[in-house]
Amino acid sequence: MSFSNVNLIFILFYVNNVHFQDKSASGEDSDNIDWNTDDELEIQGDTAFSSSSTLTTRGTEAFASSGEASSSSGVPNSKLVNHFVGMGFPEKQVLKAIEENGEEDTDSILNTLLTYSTLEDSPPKQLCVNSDPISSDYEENLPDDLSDLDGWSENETEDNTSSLSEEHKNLLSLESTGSLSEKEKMLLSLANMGYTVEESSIAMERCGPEASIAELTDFICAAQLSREADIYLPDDDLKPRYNGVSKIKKRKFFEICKKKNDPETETIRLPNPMIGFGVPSMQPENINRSLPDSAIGPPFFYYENVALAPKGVWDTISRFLNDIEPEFVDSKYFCATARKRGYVHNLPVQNRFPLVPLPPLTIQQAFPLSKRWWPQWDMREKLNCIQTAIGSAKLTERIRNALERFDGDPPTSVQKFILDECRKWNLVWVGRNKVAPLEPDEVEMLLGFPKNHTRGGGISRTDRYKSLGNSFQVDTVAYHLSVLKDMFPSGINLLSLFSGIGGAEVALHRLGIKLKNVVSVEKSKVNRDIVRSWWEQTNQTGNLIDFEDVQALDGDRLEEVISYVGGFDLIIGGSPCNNLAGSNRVSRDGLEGKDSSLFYDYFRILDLVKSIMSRSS
DNA sequence: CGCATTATGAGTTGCAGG
DNA sequence: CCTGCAACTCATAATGCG
Repeated sequence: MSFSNVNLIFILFYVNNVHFQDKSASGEDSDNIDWNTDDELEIQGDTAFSSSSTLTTRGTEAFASSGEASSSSGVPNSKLVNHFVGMGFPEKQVLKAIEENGEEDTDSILNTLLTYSTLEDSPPKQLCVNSDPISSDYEENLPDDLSDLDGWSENETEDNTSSLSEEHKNLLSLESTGSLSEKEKMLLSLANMGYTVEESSIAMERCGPEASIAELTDFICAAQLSREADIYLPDDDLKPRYNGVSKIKKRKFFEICKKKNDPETETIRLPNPMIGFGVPSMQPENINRSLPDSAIGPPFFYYENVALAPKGVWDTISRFLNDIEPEFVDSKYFCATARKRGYVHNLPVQNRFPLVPLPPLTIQQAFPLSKRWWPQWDMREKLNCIQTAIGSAKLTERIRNALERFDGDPPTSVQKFILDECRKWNLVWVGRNKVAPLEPDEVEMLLGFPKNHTRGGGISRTDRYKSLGNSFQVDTVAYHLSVLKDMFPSGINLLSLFSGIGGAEVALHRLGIKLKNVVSVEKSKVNRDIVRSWWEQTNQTGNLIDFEDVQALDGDRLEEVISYVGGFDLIIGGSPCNNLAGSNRVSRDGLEGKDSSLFYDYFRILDLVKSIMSRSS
């Protein structure tokens, strides 16, 4: 009786929800569709912006010392060499870069050196100490080679060792014989993470023999940052004073290492309740949000990852992202499922507004049909975090068998067992004594995506769960991004890293923020297909450009992309969490894990974009 | 090989109660 | 302060099947 009313309301609500999206899309597609734009400007994969080297901004800032001595002889200008060595580059790489680019074009030399340090997993030659001149010919193909690498779940077996440096291979062979010293083990760990043996050695030397992996990677990444900052340093006064800059940077490295060693600085605590700088129904007592000058946009940026990461991870993330205090929010304040996440961003936190229509806030509102089967002793109102795997049929069968031995309510011990399992696997009641995992379309609804967002296009059911489990909760993210609407009435240019199934794009679109140019970087092809399919179905008038590999997005390509779209207004991304998440029993290795270390690429790209944009403005 | 199915704890936090 | 307990977690790998 009252059920039918509730159901009807829900159905109306949900139809309205879907209709809302269609309406917002169809309202702007009537007269200004440019059928050719998308196809012509669409860029698939990494090769479109490849080594064409047609940058117009290049070569305008040559150093004074590089003007003379065009040096037809083979001896490089020692002043020039010292300049780059003073910035922290190994001399061997500097000599090689000069050899390849000549002494005239210092920007190209720097870009080559930057490529060495940012594209690391890479082909053999770049670290071969005894490389012959011929090997440099093949340097041209480096980015394209990288773009052919597929998937990030590769295991490092014999198949891949052919692409490793000689030093790396030596370490691997020594490892198999079990004759590695502590220092060599550390080197191997860093090499497996994609750092060069050379820069790892330097880091170990400077950070001391007892430095942890985290400290060493911090150091290496800080060194990379420093080099990039040197290259794009807008302050011309500092550029000629090589030694001065080098000293400043060196001190900065030590500060980072030192800070890391001090356990007192690892004091980031999760708020209780986990409402960040506020949710629609609640505000913290006092919001003291003060951004350091270095964090002020443009561009705005927004980084996301799991809140319950291993100790020290958020301290490191915060330290790399301008020391901004992370905003920890549980999505249970936005929808019917929990999702504890940390967000580091430089957006204003005043005058936020939620997406409409408001999603159901309880299980009962989200799944009215289940109320009929929901036992009185199951008091859950919110679901737990949606993950990438679902409960097994065997488990639901065990639960059903356990319940059918009783007429009425089971004893409390059985209740506790069932409730524990239901909470662990997010099971809902779908029949008498019957529980079941959520369906993919139900997950889509809970996370704020359009129904069937991930359906079709050749994606398997298993992969739908995986992609959804790795995604944003759209309402939560949209609440934070809502402040952009008034600031950018004509729309934004978006750089979306680790896009997944497009949570950021969907959030902005649902907010009514026009997407002018979207550069989306996502490893998984099915996910890229999902986003493009959504893009076309919502009749977007902007351009969607997608890339596959964040690690292949170097300074050159970013310059090309930025000059093409004219700068980014927002850089958004949640880097891989699988090495941080508690569900991982196998490889919860922290921020230096195989996939989660891609956080440093978010940082690298953010820093590069800021440098490029501040230089060109 | 793609896909579905299944089993596989630890790390961290919060809280009650000494 | 401490201890014990409860709760929760954007997952991985092995297996089998068509």
